[in-house]
Amino acid sequence: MADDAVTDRFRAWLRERNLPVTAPRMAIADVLLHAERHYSAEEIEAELAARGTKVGTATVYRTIDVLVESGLVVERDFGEGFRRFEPARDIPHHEHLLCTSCGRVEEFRDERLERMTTLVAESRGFARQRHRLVIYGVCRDCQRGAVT
Amino acid sequence: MADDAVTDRFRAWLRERNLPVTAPRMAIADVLLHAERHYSAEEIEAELAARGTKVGTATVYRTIDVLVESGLVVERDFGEGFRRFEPARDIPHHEHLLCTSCGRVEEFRDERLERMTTLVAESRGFARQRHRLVIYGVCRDCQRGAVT
DNA sequence: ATAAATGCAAAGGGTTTGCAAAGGC
DNA sequence: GCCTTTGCAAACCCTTTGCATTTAT
Repeated sequence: MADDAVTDRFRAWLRERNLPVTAPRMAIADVLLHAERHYSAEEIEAELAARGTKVGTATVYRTIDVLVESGLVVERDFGEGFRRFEPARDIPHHEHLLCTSCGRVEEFRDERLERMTTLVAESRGFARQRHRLVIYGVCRDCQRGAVT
Repeated sequence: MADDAVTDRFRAWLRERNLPVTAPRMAIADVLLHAERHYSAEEIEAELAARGTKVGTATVYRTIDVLVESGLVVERDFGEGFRRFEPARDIPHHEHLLCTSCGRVEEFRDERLERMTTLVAESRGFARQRHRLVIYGVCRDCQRGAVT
């Protein structure tokens, strides 16, 4: 299951650079590139362990670095004290909505935000590189008193 | 220099709760409540050391907690791997512009953002609590090739 | 006198690094 | 075979905690 379109792109990226295509690397890529949610490094390791593939923590972090460098994965920081990662989809940029009760993360886009941040940066003499917006709130389910 | 309007408010807050007004506490409050920039815990400790007042790291963190609890200081997370703190001014809410080259932080307000984030949250069924926007870029000085 | 704060050092969580062994090309 | 990656453990950074001692009230 580690040889479809997405993982192939990673394999190709490695090959182009004459970097070894190893089993741990592809296993990590398989998890992360197909992720439907935002994984932490620890969760990736746990997911692999659950699949019977044990990889060292250092390798997980080092492979994430490679994946980020390849542009196939992007890093997120929701202020939880650790980082999360998600596959870089075709969405040019999106913001996050985080439930402070259950931790669920939803995504949304807003074109205006892109323009606004560029304008604000320019008005201050900054060359804008990127921005990060996280809205914290309580999701519908948690408002109903469910979930932890 | 630790007995002006701001530090007095902290002193009063402590007294109301029968909490000891100690020298280390007031020294930390003096630095943080008059800060013109966003201090990290380490920087506060260094600033105090530079003033000849040595306080333990744990005390810095514990006092910051108290200051945050008092509402006189607010915590910021710019994704640097550590937290920064600033005095809670009268500004209801403001966003941050961070220079990725020299680390300088500028602030700005944008009323629209408040409304926008509320609308987005509601449209997803979230009860909005707060939001955090950081724009990353390179400041004018750093664009000129100066600074590190 | 009493309750709380201090300092130190040790522990903690997330992440990185050094190095010998393993593995891709 | 050469060069990179791996795994492990130790180191790292920021932050918290345990505990005996000092301090404010």
